[in-house]
Amino acid sequence: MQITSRFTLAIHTMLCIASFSSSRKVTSNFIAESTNSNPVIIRRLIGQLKEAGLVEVKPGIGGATVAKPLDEINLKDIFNAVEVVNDKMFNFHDNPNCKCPVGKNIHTILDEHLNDIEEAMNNQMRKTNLMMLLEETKPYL
Amino acid sequence: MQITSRFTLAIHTMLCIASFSSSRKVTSNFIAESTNSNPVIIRRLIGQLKEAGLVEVKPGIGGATVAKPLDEINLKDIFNAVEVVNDKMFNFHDNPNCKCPVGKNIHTILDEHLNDIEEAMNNQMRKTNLMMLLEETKPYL
DNA sequence: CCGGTTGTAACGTCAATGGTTACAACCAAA
DNA sequence: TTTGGTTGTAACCATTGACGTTACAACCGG
Repeated sequence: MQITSRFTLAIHTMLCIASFSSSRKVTSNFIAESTNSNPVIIRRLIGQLKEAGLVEVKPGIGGATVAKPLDEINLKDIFNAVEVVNDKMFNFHDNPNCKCPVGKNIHTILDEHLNDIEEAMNNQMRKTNLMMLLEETKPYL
Repeated sequence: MQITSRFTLAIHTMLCIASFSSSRKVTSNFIAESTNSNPVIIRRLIGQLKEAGLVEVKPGIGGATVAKPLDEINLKDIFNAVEVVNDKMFNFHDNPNCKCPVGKNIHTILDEHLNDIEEAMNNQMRKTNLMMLLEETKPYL
């Protein structure tokens, strides 16, 4: 099991926009070069980030900017924007046998525990925001 | 992003073995029926659980049993056994541009935070063991 | 009007998952 | 010793999703 590279790619993208949008026009091409990716990939990604209200894009002229204060954008926001978690993160096998006492109740019993796991992950994600990451980048600039 | 159904399938399998192995022979066929899956899928799964030291299987005669006290097997143990997490859970995009200050340091900066997220998830998984799950099943038996 | 950019559709490739059939190896019981 | 039920695996196949690429209409400032 692996979580898509789209997540780290999106964080990287947000950091690029946050770092450079004040001094230059940040285009999908520019970000694609920094991330060693493809302009179209980045545009699709930015499309998702835009829809989540995290960035703003100028069509035509080009260039993206961050749409919120950096300390109000955390990793969970980015995760939500770009990773499609279809309802729940944990997948269930379909139609367990109702005649088996375990199969009959597995869903009821596990759901709570799986939610707890998901929630633990979410809480930890919320603890890191873009402001913090940018601060950590500064020593290297 | 979804975590494979193999995880919940493995938990279901472990619960079946724990519940029934004292009263009947628990074969891959039996579990496949309870989980609405396929005997071969179950055998491969049990192979992984066996390798992790969680179950024992009698070849030839057939039937699986739990290899450890139930309160010493937690969800993280099962997760480790069946979900192949290739090094880290979070995938990085390859070769970010070294000439970009963000691209150059993204890995260093993010790694710690991503590890924290993974660890939060792992810790929560360790809090639930098979004994607890089995207790929760009992009211329904 | 032109050049650079975004948004998106339409493909292609690749890997992983889940499923299935088939069969050798194994072992207990008849 | 044979038989029957079982495990362990190999060999496929179908489906899905991620990622990449080309192509092109729509957009907008100079």
